Amino acid sequence: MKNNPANFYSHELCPIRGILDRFGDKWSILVILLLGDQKDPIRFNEIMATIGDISQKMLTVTLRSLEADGLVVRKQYAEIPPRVEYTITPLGSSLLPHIDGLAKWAVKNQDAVMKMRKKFSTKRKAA
Amino acid sequence: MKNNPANFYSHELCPIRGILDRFGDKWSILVILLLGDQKDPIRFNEIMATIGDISQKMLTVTLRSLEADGLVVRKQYAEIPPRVEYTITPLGSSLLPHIDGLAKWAVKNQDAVMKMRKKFSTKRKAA
DNA sequence: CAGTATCCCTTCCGATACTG
DNA sequence: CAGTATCGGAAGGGATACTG
Repeated sequence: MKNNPANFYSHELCPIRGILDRFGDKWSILVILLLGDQKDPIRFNEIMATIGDISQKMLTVTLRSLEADGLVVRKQYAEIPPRVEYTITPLGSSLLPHIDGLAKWAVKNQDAVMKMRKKFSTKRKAA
Repeated sequence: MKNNPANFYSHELCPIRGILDRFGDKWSILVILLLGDQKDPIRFNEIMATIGDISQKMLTVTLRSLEADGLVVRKQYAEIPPRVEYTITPLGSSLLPHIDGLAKWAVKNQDAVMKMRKKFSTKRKAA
């Protein structure tokens, strides 16, 4: 990201926003990480159960948007009861190391961040 | 992120959410990238001008939360008119490569994603 | 210059009920 | 089982006016 032309960040030029805004919701990153961890396709209800506190609605919405971006494949079987399986795509996998890096950073630095937050809030109260 | 104990993603255990939720807003990632690119401290209004379409309110809020997390330092000079300068911290810098990776991914794959989105939306209308 | 404070609209998202 | 539809509260965030 170094050495950009004059204003990389501006509204008109920024190539990042349209893509990354998509991950700025509550669940996308988590779902991608989870799908990236699977060696086999995983079913809708399995994902729900694994995350635990995601609503059916939000899981549907999240998976649809990931599917629309080409990060996830949805495969539906004509059975009764229905079975739907989700898999990460190569494009999704190529994203994985980066959010994995983010996640690892979060794990490694969570204590530091929490400490800073606490310190900051007490300092603010004093002022 | 491989080889986690049974349920890394669940509500109670996930160490990621409390940290990464913070970057799930509209501006944090962009501001960190921008600050990471500076070799000198940068002033409030410079940041505003560089981004272009961020409101004063949201820039303040964003910088405060980054400061609270220890990712950014705010230095205020007792002058009139006031001068306030922002710098990224070592902790913030340690995060930089990861969101830089994300940003680079976004740049590289934006065409692919856009194409997938278009394809998906037409396919959906057909159904 | 670098903020606060307020208003208000929009989007997010959970809860619930219903369906092929 | 894997959704869809609808409602309503909560949070996000822009516009504007004001201030040390």
